[in-house]
Amino acid sequence: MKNEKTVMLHGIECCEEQEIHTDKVRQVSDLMPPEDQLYDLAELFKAFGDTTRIRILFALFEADICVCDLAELLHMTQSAVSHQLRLLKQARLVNGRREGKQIIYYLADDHVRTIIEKGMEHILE
Amino acid sequence: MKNEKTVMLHGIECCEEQEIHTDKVRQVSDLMPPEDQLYDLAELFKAFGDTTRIRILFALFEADICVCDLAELLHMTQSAVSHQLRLLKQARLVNGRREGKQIIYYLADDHVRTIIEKGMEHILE
DNA sequence: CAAACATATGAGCATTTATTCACATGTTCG
DNA sequence: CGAACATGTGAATAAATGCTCATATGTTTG
Repeated sequence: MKNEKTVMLHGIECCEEQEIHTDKVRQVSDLMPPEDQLYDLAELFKAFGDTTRIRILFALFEADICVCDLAELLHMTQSAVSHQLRLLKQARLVNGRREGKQIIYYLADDHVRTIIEKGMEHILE
Repeated sequence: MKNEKTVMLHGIECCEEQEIHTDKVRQVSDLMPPEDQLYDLAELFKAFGDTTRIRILFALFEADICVCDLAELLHMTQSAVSHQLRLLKQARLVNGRREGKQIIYYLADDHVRTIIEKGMEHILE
C-alpha cells in the first residue's frame, strides 16, 4: 500500500504527467518575488500578528506614549511591553525618542496605519 | 533594593503620580477597539506571518492552483501545503473549489492583494 | 465495486515565541 | 556623587506553531 508512494515525495511526480500543470508551475514560479523579500514580508506581518503588539500600535494611533503608560494601559508588566516594543522597533513600525527619564514611543510611518486599516476592513468585511 | 518594588506591579503606580498621564491613559483606553476585534486582527496578520503562506498567496496572485501544483512550486510536501491552506482558509484569505479530483485554490478577495501590497511598500520603503 | 488519484487531518516532534524574573543601563536631582 | 526613577535585556519556562508521517476522506475510472 506504500510501495510506489515514494514517487510522491515533494509532489514532483504528482498530477499525473500533465505538462500543462508543469508549465503553469514554471510560469508562476518565474513571477515569484525573490526569497529575501518573501522572508522580510513574513517577518513584517509577524510583527502585526500578536494581540499585545496590535494593542500597542492602536494606542500609538492616538498618542505618543511612554513605556510605563503603555504598561498601565495594557495592564501588563513594563518588561513585557519593553520586549514587544523592541520587536516593533526591529520591524521599523515604531520609534522611540528620549524625553528626560522617559522614552516616548511613536509610530514610525503611515504604512502602519494603512496596513492595519486594510486588515480591519477585512475582518469587518 | 526590592522592598517597595511591589508597587510597580503592572505599572499601576508608575510615572509618579502625574495625573496628566493617568488622564492620557484613560483617554487612549477609551479609544481602543473592542477586545475581539483586536484579537481577530492579530489572527489575520498571523496568517500573513509565515514564509510558506506568503509564498502560497503570491502564487495565487498569478493563477488559481491546485494543492499538488502548489506543493511542486514550493518544493514542499502536499501535506504541509494542505495544512497551511487550511489556516489561510480559516483566515478567509483563500477559498477552494472542487474540479474533478482536484481542489483549486484561489484568493478570497482583493483585501489580500491590498494588504500584501502595503506590506511590500513598507519593506521596500 | 475496486483501484488509483487528490486532498485533508490527527498525533508527534522540534522550533519559535510571549511572558516573567532578576538585574543592567541610563537619566535626573538633591 | 548617590539615590530614585524609567527603560532595556538575558535566561528560563510554558504555550503556540510548522512540518512529517501515517492514514482517512472523497472523486474518478475501469
